[in-house]
Amino acid sequence: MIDTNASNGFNLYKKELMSVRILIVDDHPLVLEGLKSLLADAEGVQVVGTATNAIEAIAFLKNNEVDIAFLDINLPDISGIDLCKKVKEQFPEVKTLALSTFNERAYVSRMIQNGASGYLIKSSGKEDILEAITQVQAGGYFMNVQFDQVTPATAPKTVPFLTRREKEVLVLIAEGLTNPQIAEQLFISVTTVNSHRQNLLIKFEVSNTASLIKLAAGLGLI
Amino acid sequence: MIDTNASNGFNLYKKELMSVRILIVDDHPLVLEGLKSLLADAEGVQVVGTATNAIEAIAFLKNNEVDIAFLDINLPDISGIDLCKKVKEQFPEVKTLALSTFNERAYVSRMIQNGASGYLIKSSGKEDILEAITQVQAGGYFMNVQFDQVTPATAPKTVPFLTRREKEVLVLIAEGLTNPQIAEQLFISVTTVNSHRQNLLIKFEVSNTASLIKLAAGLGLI
DNA sequence: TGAAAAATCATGCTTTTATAGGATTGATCC
DNA sequence: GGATCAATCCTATAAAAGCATGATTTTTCA
Repeated sequence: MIDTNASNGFNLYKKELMSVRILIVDDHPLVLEGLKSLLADAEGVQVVGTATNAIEAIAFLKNNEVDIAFLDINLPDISGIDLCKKVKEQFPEVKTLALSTFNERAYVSRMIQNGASGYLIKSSGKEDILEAITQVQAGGYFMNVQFDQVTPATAPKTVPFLTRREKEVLVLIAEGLTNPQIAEQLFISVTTVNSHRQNLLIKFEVSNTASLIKLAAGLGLI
Repeated sequence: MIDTNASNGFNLYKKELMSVRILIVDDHPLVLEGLKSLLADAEGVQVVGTATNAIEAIAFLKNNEVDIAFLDINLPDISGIDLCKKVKEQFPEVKTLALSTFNERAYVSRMIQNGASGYLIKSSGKEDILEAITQVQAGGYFMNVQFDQVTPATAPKTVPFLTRREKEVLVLIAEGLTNPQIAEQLFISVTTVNSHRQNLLIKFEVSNTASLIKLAAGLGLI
């Protein structure tokens, strides 16, 4: 359900002129509530809407003016990473700020690659969040990740870019299908499946299925 | 049952007599803030403390009286599942309520097994949360999971009980080691490693490594 | 419209897993 | 003190995955 404080092209609430209009996209009401609560008493900041999935988020952006969209990395329908890309394509003037549980280099680079202006881990404090808004609104970038909890040795430097087919194969592998079964499912030959599989191993910089699935699971790809 | 509202002879904070004293353990300030905010205006409920990891949580419980502890499943140091067990061992009078992002049968049964009185998914609304507190404080159980997003066909009914050796092998498999490499690492024969591996497949009710790792990753085992 | 990327398929070989069917030694628990 | 379970080891075979080295055909897009 979309929470519309502002809707239909014009803004009903002009209590704070010049305030930064913020849309929060997260499927956890607690996080929504927490952010709203933290931003409620902040000067020059106004949460104009919230959404719990990508569809709602896009719908809201179509009908409302938003300066900064906070995007959760893990959403029920599509990943925040993909949503970020969509948002920047359809609403290039909207700045995006990634919200994530994880402090991982891989996520960050991928989000930035997709046009995000910043990256906030959910364990950020109020100061960080306000600082991020200020920076981003001013056209800058913000990220407070430290990468202290070093990414495991098996982790790739970035989230590999996967093709449509590779994603499909990856999902089917994770579901426990063997190459012959995947081939049957996708109406392609076993050797083709195997090619995609090898490409996945190369892109993830691993040497077997176990590592592949572990990484992909950790990245929320499956 | 200990009457915790009247213990120690006197109560330092009598602002709200009979109020349920709550400790929230979650490593995300946003979630903490969200919950506090949601509970702030609720009658008969008082958030007496928050902790962002298991150590802090245990320390707080040693020095304070708490009726219900909200435990996040994913904590930085140990898993909420293990923390739940510890809490029930050391402070049996404290009721625990699991907080999780996931709507998974496996987590629930594991938490209940470890003494939790309830299970709340983070996408719960205010009503659910208050209802949970009421139920649990009255000595009952609460859980609002629906398992609607049906657990994948490959999911086991419960988190399988793994032996020490099986856990070790599982972790090494996930790290990408092959049977010969694991054997070398653990100073046992390849056939033994293979036995443990087969037992893992049987316990998780899967037929290959990919499914195994996906499940184990989803359950936070690796 | 041409280059680049993706998807398709192939052969041959090696290594690893999966599956089946065992057996033996300790430890733990009623 | 017998039962149970964990951990160890074994043989043997089939299936699958991993690795190398290709090639052809679509698609995409600048």
